[in-house]
Amino acid sequence: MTTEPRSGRPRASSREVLSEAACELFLEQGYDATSVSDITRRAGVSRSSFFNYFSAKSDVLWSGFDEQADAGIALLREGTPVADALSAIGRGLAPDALALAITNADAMGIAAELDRDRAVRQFRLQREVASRLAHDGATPLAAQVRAGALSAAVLAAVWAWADRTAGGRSLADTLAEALSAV
Amino acid sequence: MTTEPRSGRPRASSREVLSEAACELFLEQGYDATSVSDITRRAGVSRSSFFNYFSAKSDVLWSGFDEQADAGIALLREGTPVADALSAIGRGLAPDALALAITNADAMGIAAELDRDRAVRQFRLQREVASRLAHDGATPLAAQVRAGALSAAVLAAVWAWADRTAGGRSLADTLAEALSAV
DNA sequence: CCGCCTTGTTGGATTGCGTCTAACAATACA
DNA sequence: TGTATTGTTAGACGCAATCCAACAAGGCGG
Repeated sequence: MTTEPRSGRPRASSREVLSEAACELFLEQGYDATSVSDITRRAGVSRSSFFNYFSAKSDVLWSGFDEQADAGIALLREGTPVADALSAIGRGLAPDALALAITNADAMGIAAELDRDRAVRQFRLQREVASRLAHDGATPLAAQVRAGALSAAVLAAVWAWADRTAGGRSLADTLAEALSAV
Repeated sequence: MTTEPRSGRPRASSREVLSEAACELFLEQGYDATSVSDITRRAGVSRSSFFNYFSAKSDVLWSGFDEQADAGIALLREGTPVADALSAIGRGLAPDALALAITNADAMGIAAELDRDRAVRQFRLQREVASRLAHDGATPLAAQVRAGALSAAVLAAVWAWADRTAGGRSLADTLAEALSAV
């Protein structure tokens, strides 16, 4: 996806490696008790490097989702129908650190943090969707409301999928159902 | 509202005083450039005291809204109809630090912070409303979606009201319109 | 083989939030 | 005049996040 550079020093780590190290530690010690230094120490890089990969400690769980959200938002801005763009977010999503954090939120002591970050992601989607709906002629207020429903549907579907206490339906199906509920 | 204690040292400040000091400084220097120490210095109390009044720097803008949200959530839990409980949030809201921050977001350099905090408040409402809707028999997914629309309506109405570039309609009217759009 | 460019890593310093604790101050009340 | 209660304060602490200058490691053209 992102173009590979032709020269320069090769990376000593990756988002995936750091993400896995972080998840292990979160399960062992909890989120709060795990410092960024802990994560980088286990991953074998320096603390400074962490912020070359993520912009914040909490982002370590969300980089997969954020990539898909970025793609979906790009589609939105290009004019793709709203429902299609939002479905695309779910299509590209794989079980990763986020899904693991959702199912093990209690063990990680991460519920509050997860709520906060989920809220931020949902609102980001809402803003983009509302902008699109308003551009398509909706009242500003109505656009916000409808966008609120749509973005809530996306995040709720992700949660239902990750935290599959009930039979493991696919994310695409769950997302389709959630969007159709709008 | 909250019962006054009969004994003990009287408070040396108040949320309002701190909130006003903070707003002044945010307008003068911007949000990021204003430290908690700056706020308490202007308000004439020590830095330690700040956290007796607010649990975080950003809460200095939201205490008015949070009070109303708490009241609305309490109504929700008591069984008040959802639309009534949400309308009540708007009924008790006065033009305060939050409204000022919304209209002067650029001058304060506070847009990102405001987005974050708005997202958190909206999601808190969404959770409570969804819980109520699910309790009333809705599918979990459908409850989340509808709650997403309703909570988005509340926050959108507050924004439209605070940022009254258009004719100054009352918050109650704006909120009623937003809720009816669901 | 040698400089050069580019990208990435590293350590160290800095700032400020948020937490905590122990000591102290001011009030009501018995 | 004590005593309980409530609030204030200074100080220290841990940690997230930013910034910077120095260094490392690759490709590439001479």
